Amino acid sequence: MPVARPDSSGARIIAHVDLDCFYVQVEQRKQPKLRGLPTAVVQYNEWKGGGLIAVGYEARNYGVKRSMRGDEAKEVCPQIELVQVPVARGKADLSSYRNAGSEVVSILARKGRCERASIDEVYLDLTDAAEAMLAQTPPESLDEVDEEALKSHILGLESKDGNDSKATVKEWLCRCDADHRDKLLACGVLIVTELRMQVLKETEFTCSAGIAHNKMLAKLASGMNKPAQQTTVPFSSVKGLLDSLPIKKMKQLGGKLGTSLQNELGVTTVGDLLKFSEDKLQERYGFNTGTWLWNIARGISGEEVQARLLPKSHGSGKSFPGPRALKTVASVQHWLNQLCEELSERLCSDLEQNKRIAHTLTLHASAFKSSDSDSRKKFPSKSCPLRYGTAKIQEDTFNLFQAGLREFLGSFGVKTQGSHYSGWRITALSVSASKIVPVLSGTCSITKYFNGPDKFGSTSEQLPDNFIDAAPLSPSGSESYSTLNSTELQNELPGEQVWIEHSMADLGQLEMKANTWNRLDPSCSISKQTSGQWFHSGTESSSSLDQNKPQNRDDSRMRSVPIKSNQQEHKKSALKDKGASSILNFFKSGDLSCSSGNHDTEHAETLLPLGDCLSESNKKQVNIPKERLDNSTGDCLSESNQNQVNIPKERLAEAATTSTTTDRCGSDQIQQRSESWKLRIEEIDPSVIDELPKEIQDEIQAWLRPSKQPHRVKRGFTIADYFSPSKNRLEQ
DNA sequence: CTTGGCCAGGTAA
DNA sequence: TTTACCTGG
Ligand SMILES: Nc1ccn([C@H]2C[C@H](O)[C@@H](COP(=O)(O)OP(=O)(O)OP(=O)(O)O)O2)c(=O)n1
Repeated sequence: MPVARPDSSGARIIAHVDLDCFYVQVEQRKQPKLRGLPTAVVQYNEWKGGGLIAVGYEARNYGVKRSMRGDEAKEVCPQIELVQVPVARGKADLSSYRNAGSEVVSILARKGRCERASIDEVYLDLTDAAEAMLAQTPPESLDEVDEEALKSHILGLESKDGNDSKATVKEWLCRCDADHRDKLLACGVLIVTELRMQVLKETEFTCSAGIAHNKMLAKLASGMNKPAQQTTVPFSSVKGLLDSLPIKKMKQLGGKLGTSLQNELGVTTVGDLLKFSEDKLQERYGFNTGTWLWNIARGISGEEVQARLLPKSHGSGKSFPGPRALKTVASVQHWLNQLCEELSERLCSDLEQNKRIAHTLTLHASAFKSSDSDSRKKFPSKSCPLRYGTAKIQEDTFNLFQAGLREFLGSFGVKTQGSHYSGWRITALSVSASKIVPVLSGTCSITKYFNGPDKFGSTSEQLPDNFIDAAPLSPSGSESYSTLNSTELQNELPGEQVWIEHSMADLGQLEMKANTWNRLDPSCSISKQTSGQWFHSGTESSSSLDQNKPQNRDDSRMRSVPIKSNQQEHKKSALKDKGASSILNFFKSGDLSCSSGNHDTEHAETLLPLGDCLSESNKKQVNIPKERLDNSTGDCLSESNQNQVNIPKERLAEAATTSTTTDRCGSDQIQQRSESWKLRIEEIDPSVIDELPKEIQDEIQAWLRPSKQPHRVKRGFTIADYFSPSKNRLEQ
């Protein structure tokens, strides 16, 4: 359910950017002869020509629709070019699209806080950039406006033929008697024009964009004029827009909730919602959703653009429809192994390129019972701590499946296990990795100790942007914004036969640089090659706390609800996941043993396929600009701050003085990094701590102290916890 | 279950 | 916390 959040006061400038028929563009770039031809991307063309998942604009003119079969598309448009989704391990492989999406994100993140909303969409908070432009080079001062910007659409701007003429647009953009909001919006239009041109120049992809004062309106705007166009929604045209907007067109109302609004309340347009009181909406749809509905009817949406460039989870799945449903444990295991291989590969890339580790492994399956016809029981999802290494993931996943199967079958159906008549059918399997956090960061003494005293000077290497700045696309091509220099790594891989050694070298970079690890485990011999790049300064963490602050731009019209804090969850997960997913245990466990040989080589097969990840050549390099996140506004969300026990206070103070000159990384990354501190600390074997210098022991104790305090405030509460007496009664 | 597949993010209990 | 469900690309 949507949750209302405080709207900002002083107008924000928010953009939503959406690539046009994205997968089709990716395939047309790969195969330029397809440009201009009616084209669609299809997966699995064996059966009825496969299913379309993306349709180019030329083909749309023939009535070709997504979710048509390839055969249907051919009927409607015989000359259509159908490009198949790549297949690997017997399943669709979406990596080329993920990588292309990353290219775009790295460009769009240049002018303000950027949130990856999907594989081909981002939100941008351009408020600061727009304010800066307005102060320095306001549109009204320009002699000439870029031709491309003049093609913008300004909702509500009356012009002949319903077509915004360039002269009219220029006049609107450069009006000196416009109010502040509209002037900022005009700046946003110019900035987004530049960004879109840059995307086209660097990636050959066209995109469409919406520019407005919040995410909801920006998203609506981006869809108004496609492809390769942009639209802005001035404040003055919001009411008119929502009054006539069909309720189901609003994000989050395209499903059951929207249908219920239509059927139960007789609502047809978003504007119709204005007729209902907040109480009434809450009564019917719950507290949070009621408030959210009340707000969106008025064009109010205070949701912040989250600074997050990377996905929060990775998943790999496959369905087995109809006659292909899996009937035996062996076939299930085979497919789970394939899915786990892919997942492990992607986790490996994420680790290498983004220095992130996932902590939770989850198995989802769909099943039915062939015997007892309509037992409506669902196959239960199961999760467990994630242990790195393909074989570990496969083993753990299979155990999750077996646990789920036992539960699914319940007390009966057990008799026929080995035979053909298993009594159950699996129609879908998927395995995913979540709770992904950056591996250690910071400039504390423990880090310096591990790094050696001389590694970091005052260069940009220790600045926060180091984490995601200047990122080459990874050699494996997976999503990455890290600093890891891929060409260096490739140079480390002269021949195939040494890939295991080099994998081990790469693994050695995990968490501890080589000499660090040697201190903790003398049996391990590791290359020091790129170790200096593993650690990041503490100022990045602290300074970017800034981004979590509400911007004191609250809209007084807005009805707000308490915001749930996630900090508590982070603490708990840090405590609970202790063990299996720890990097230290990761190294200590046999399957990722170091090369110097104490460990059995039977584990070789379980090594992460880092060699594979590195084997492909790097084609393009796209950098993230240094000024990327320079637009944060000051202090930190009180909610976050109060539970942000992981970062020592003195470093917060230190950061406050340096934050204006340093680049910032995303607040989500900050949060995650803070958690990773905690994980590190709590996962470190006490006996290891004892061997460290006194200075470091003290620091560790200092870190641990706040997290061991009892909760000061009840956080992480839900609205129900807070307001529902029935729930409390239930618990007695 | 009986072919729209393969994801990803979010809320609620 | 994990799990179910919803919504979207
Ligand atoms: N049910 C869906 C919807 C989308 N996609 C993929 C393919 C699309 O190319 C990409 C982006 O989705 P969009 O909804 O943005 O649609 P397109 O980019 O294809 O077209 P448009 O130009 O209308 O945005 O996500 C998918 O695999 N399955």
